[in-house]
Amino acid sequence: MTVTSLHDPSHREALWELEAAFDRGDLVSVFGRCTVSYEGRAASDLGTGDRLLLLKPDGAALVHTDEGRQPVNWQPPGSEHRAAVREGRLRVVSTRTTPDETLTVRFSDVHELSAMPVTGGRDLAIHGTEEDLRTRILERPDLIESGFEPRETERPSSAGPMDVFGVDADGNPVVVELKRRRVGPDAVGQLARYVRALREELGVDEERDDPLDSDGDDAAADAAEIDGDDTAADADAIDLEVRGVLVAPSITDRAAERLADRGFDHVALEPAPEE
Amino acid sequence: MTVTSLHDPSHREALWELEAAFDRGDLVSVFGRCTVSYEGRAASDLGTGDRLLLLKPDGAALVHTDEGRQPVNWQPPGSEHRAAVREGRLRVVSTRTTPDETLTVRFSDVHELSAMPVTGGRDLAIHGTEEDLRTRILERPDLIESGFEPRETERPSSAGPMDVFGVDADGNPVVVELKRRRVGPDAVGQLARYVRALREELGVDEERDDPLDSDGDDAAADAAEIDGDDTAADADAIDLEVRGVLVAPSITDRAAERLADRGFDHVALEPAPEE
DNA sequence: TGGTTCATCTCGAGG
DNA sequence: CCTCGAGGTGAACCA
Repeated sequence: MTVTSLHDPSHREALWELEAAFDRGDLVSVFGRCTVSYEGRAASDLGTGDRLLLLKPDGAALVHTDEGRQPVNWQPPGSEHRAAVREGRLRVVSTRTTPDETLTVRFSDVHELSAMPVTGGRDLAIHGTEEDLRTRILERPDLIESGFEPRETERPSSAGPMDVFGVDADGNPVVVELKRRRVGPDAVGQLARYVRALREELGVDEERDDPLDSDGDDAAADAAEIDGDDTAADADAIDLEVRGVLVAPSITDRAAERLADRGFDHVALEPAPEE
Repeated sequence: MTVTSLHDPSHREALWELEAAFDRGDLVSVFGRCTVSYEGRAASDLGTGDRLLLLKPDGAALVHTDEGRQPVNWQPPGSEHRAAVREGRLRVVSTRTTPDETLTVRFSDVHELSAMPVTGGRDLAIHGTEEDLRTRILERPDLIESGFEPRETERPSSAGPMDVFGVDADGNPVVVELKRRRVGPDAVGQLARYVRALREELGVDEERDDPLDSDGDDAAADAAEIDGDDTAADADAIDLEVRGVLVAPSITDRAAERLADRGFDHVALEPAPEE
């Protein structure tokens, strides 16, 4: 474990160490007084100030100030770092293509430069994700509703893959959209696209009336069908209906409105059982 | 400008310097062998490895490996950092509330610890944003279409503020949604919500048929009206129609389909004139 | 490569 | 505080 660190190096010294560190594949941190400019998907300029520049061996570059989780400027992994001394300043340039982007950091003073060999240990085990939520539902489908049977996950459709596809107790197709946390109206739109795609695919025309303008009376009909015994299922067998279920811990008021408009249901569920 | 740097400090030395740096409001970087665990909105664990921990005076904490633009673990600004020596390890804990989240980094070895006073220079001037796109359109409304007149920006609606609201040459209300880069179907959904909200607000029932199911014949009618001379505008004056225009450099095929379904238009435009 | 969606998204504005 | 939408979103996955 060899950490190289230079205090107030000259630009020449800093340049040497930078290039040596690039060759070693070290993670480099440069702290100093600098300006930053970016040109690519957008363009930006940042005036003089003391900032920390991180240069990763995978090509990522991060400029951090004293505030914020996000770097004030950056370059994505896959970029190429180069350094030079120009006009009395240490210039670090990070470039990449597709899209063409360039980040330029010009140091008038380097206060400290460190090179660190960062090895392994990148395997992060994370829990409480949307995937956990899906697993939970597949193991206990009754959490959606009594009689629900999952049939497929990531089922393809013309609107993209739906999270969970299944059937309810009456045999109606059910599209389930999963969200690991509280959601807004966008999630309802997403669910609606899947339902719509499936209706088209199955040839369910929903008697041509507007699913957007439906006031929930379809949902009421569903409830009646579910509550009623299946002996009543005479002509309904052909006239099946595609239902939409949004699973999320909670939803915003606007999302609830849109859900009701579409005649969809909300099931309150967390990615993991509450402790 | 006083940068403090410790090479292979003892845990006690590191602890002292950490707390002094917290008091000074310095940006602290700790490079060493550690494990990381997080518990909050989700939960995660990261095994032993050499990583760089950044602790910002605003409460942000970042754990970086040798790869990726993103920190492998982090804590947002507003958190509180604390350090202690426990069980022969240097333990750094960063906590915050709403939501309750805790990041714990346990160092078995500290290879290097630096404390840096990062001052000012956070004002980033960025160009090529959606705001630039709006400015460009307000200065040259004909870029949308001939005869377009912007009336309001950020016009409120029940679906949220629409980017630009105006009228076309025939007096039809036009909702313009701006995107600074290539967009997918979600943007069409957003535009549709604004148009729908405006139709409801203006009492334009669109003869009760489904805007989702419209196959673009409305758009054809529009074109006829625009192309035709206005002498033909007899009964149309009362029956005005709310139009939707999506402004973006380009759109995906699926987005184009959804645009056509709704009878909306796409205008190809960049945030800034191409050089 | 592009298309689509998730994310401990982050961040800022507005009610 | 919540809600909403932008972002140089980033990152994963799949066709």
